[in-house]
Amino acid sequence: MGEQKSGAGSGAASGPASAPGGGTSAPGRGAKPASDPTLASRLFAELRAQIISGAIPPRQRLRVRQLAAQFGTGLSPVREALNRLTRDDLVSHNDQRGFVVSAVSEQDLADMIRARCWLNERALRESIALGGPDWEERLLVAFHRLSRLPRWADEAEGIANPEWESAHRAFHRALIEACGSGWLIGFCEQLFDVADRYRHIARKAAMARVRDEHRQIMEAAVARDADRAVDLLNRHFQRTAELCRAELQRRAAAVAPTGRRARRAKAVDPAGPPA
Amino acid sequence: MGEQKSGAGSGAASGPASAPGGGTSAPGRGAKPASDPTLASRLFAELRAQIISGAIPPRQRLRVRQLAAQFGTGLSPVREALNRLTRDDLVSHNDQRGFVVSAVSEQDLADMIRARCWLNERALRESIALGGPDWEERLLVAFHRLSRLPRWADEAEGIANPEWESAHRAFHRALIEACGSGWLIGFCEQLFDVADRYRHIARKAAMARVRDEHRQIMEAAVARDADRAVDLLNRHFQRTAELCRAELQRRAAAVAPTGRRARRAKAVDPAGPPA
DNA sequence: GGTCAACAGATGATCGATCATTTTTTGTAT
DNA sequence: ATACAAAAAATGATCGATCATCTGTTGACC
Repeated sequence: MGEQKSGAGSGAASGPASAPGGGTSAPGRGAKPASDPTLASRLFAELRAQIISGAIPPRQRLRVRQLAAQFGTGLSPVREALNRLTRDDLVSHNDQRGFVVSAVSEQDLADMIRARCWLNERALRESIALGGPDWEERLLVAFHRLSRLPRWADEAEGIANPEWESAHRAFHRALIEACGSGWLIGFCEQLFDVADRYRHIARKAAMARVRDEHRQIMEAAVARDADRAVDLLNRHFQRTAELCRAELQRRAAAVAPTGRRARRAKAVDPAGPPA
Repeated sequence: MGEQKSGAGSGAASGPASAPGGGTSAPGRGAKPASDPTLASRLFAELRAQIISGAIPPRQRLRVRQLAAQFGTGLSPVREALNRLTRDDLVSHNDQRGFVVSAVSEQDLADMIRARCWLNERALRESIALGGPDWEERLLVAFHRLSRLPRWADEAEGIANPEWESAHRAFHRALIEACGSGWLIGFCEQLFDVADRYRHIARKAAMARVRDEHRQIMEAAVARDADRAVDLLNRHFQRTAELCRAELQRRAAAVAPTGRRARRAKAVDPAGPPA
């Protein structure tokens, strides 16, 4: 006896797929009959991807009827998918009050990152202690696959590259895979997903902020309000500089330790970019 | 902002409740209108309790129609409850193949216990480091409540005392509550539930084994098969003795360390009774 | 003006029927 | 007897209708 853990499936998000019309277009390859999974499972995967990617923002109410209409299905599969999503704390549910995309907060972020550090530390130490040559190889492969993929599908638009996301997950998993504890791995992956969501949301917010700044500057300029326009532009440059400064500090910190031994694991600043 | 974690509710299992007729019998106390929770939530709680207590054994298939009939409800609430149960890994699900109570295995037990030790260690250390006087007090209270409750509702029959179970959970939670990480606490509680299930299952199996041994001895005696009867009886005594021996060793070990310092946390034998 | 209550619309929860797939049974040929 | 295949039964998945509850609005009253 032994099989357990249906293993949340995770991995590759399907395409947009929102339009019900879909069907027979693009017969390109053999196009296996597909649709293996049940309708509820597809909805689950789709919603999960959208929530993690930030396409559906935190606090967003998930109305069953609306989603059913949007995906062109009945109510049951939606409800089922929603229920499954609560498993990973991506969605929360209140009796008689429906489903909501879980909120994010600075507090929760700090908590989550701390837990993530703890669990991954344990898992990584065990992995290093127990992992054999095969584990090393898998890790190298995972790293290689990750490093040759472009980070963004569209850098300017901040559209993530799904393949990179997938490889990123695979890399982190490969790190801890030899720890020998399915439970621990499961927890780590759950935290990975949540961290991923924060990452995407932050990115999204940053992009939106930049766009908004551009708009404000433009408006002030068109309105011939020189003072305001200049002020906004200056702030805009400042903010950009701050981002660069943070990055430079990071690089400097990476170079400096040449003198001393670079050991000393110590707790890393949890405020840093989750990666 | 901050509310998250719908918080699995856990706690007190309602009565058998299988009969739909139920209703107005035993108006004993005020009998508040109750039924606060949604139907699905009640099924969830009931099934969860039954699975953890071992009333529904591992590998048991959970057929939607059957459960619906048993509880006198429609299919939807059952399905919903089942889906929510997969959250805690108490139930697993395969597309088109329905729900099953998660299997148990020696391997999974070892894995789970190890993870449980790791996570609780971290949580406990943090709790001790961060917990204030209020935490201490709550812990003392939790311990006191637990220690004055009878372990069994019926020792001979091995029927657990629900209040004890509840206080037990509360005690373990109180221990780590001050660790400041909701995520970590959540994981620990999930593992608590799974460990609880193992505990109950083991107890149940032990009781069944004893009963079976009695029956076999009786049958051999009635059949006038002296050799077999005596052999069975001897083994029976041996087994009982082994249980006592294990207990005595535990007590001896607890007394011995008077000489040396009793520090040295070290890894505890995971095979011991999870408590 | 503000507060509360009745109302209406929206939304969640539940039901029973129906479709699709899996599992079991039954029958037949080797 | 065994193995395979078709048919039957069981079971999971999905649907749309319906009931219950919640939310926001309107309007009377203080």
